[in-house]
Order: sequence, then structure tokens, then C-alpha cells
Amino acid sequence: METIELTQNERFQASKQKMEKAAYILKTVAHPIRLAIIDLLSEEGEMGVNDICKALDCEQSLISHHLINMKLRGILQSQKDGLNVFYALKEKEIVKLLQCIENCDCNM
Amino acid sequence: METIELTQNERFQASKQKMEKAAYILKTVAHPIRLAIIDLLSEEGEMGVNDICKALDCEQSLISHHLINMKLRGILQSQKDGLNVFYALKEKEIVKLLQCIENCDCNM
DNA sequence: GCATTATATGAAAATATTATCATATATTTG
DNA sequence: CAAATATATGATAATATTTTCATATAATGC
Repeated sequence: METIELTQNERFQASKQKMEKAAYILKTVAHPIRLAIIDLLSEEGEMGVNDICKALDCEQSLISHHLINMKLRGILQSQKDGLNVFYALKEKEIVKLLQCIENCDCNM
Repeated sequence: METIELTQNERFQASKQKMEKAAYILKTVAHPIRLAIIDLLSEEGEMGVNDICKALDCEQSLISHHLINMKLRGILQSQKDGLNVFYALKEKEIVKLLQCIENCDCNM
């Protein structure tokens, strides 16, 4: 195993990229509806779009946009069955974010 | 200790509020510059504004806006010493978010 | 008091995100 | 095949966030 020395600048760029990736993930999650979807799916395992809409009391189109967005970004996965499309968590690590935040104090 | 029964609707509202708080915290953190600041402060403990600017190669005004924003939302704290203002993490739990995300896979 | 340095502020411009609405597509049922 | 149901799509409108720039404030040293 070789040891690779990074220059100051390479380290800077690497860290920058790491922060961009983290921000990207956090952003796709940082919305009350999307968090509610994640929370719901972590409990139910799998749900159809309509049931999610009812559970969250939101319009179908809005929920659909959010679901597709999260799927696109690798947080959710979906599976079609007849008329229904069932969504589920793909990236389960994401639930830990919610747990992690429970202990945070903030000024709202 | 009393047991308090919540109605279906009360539970719904409580969960909604919980998600809003979580989204609020996640949003104040979900930005590459703000994450970089958090990362930096978690390592250095305390830093003056100018040093943060240099470390991140960003304009003073931009960094200032982000710092003040995070302070306002209870993530950072600051302490004045002569010409300098030293910022530090107030809510250290927040660092765990970054660690938590290291294990996440996503489509960027 | 004047120049210098560090930080903050505020408005405006540039971008990005979110919600809404109308409609399209696809599947099932009769 | 027509009607009904579930979901997706795309454009637009509504909002919110981020950056930039010019300038203000505040502390220090001379």
C-alpha cells in the first residue's frame, strides 16, 4: 500500500468537494415535507403515493415532485405494481440524520 | 406522572412541528460554505473572521453573512476581543451530522 | 484625531427552490 | 374501447436563498 502525499491545495480541494457532497445530501433532505416522507417510510417500509398524500395531507402533484426528486438523488427507490407506485427508503443512513437532530437545540 | 392521550390530529400536528424544526436546522447547515465553517471550527475550536476567510478562500462579507446567520440560529457563538471576533461552535451535536453523512451514498 | 485593520450591515442582483395548475400517461375494470 | 384511478410531467408563479458591492461601525496604534 502506497502512501500518497497531497499538496496543501489538493487537500483544500478534496475538503471542498466533501462539503459539497454533504451539502447536496443535506439539502435534498432539509424540507419539512421531505423529512415527513422519510419518517413515514422509515416506519411503514413501503408506501404508495396516494397513501403518502393522505398521511401528510398534501396534494398529489406536490408529493410526486418531492418523491421523484429524492429518488433522483438516491435517497428513495420505487417499485411499480399495477396502478400504484410504491416508494421506500434506499439510503437508510438518512434516518440517522433525524435522530441526530433530536438532540439539537436551536433558535427558531 | 400523568399519561396524556393525544388525539390523531394532535399527533399529526406534533409530528409536523418536529419536521419543521428538523428542516430548519438542516437548512441552516446545508450549504458548502457553512459546512466548511463548521468543520473548520470543530477542528480549531475558535477562529477569527479573517482567518476563516483565508482558510476558505472567500470574501469577508460573504463569510460574515454566513457566520451571523448561523449564530442567529443558535449553531455558533461569538466572542469579541479587540478588533477581532472569534467564532466557535455552540451546538456541537451538529458535527455529528457531517459524520453521519460520510456513510451516505447519493447520486450527484 | 487620523489612518489602519477587522467586522458588520443593507440593498440589490443573481440563483435556486417550492408550490400550483393543467394536463399527460399508464393501468385496470367493466 | 370508454371510464375510472394512480401517478408523472412541465410550465409558471411564488418564495427563499446566496452573492456581491458599497459602505458603516468599532477598535487600535501612531
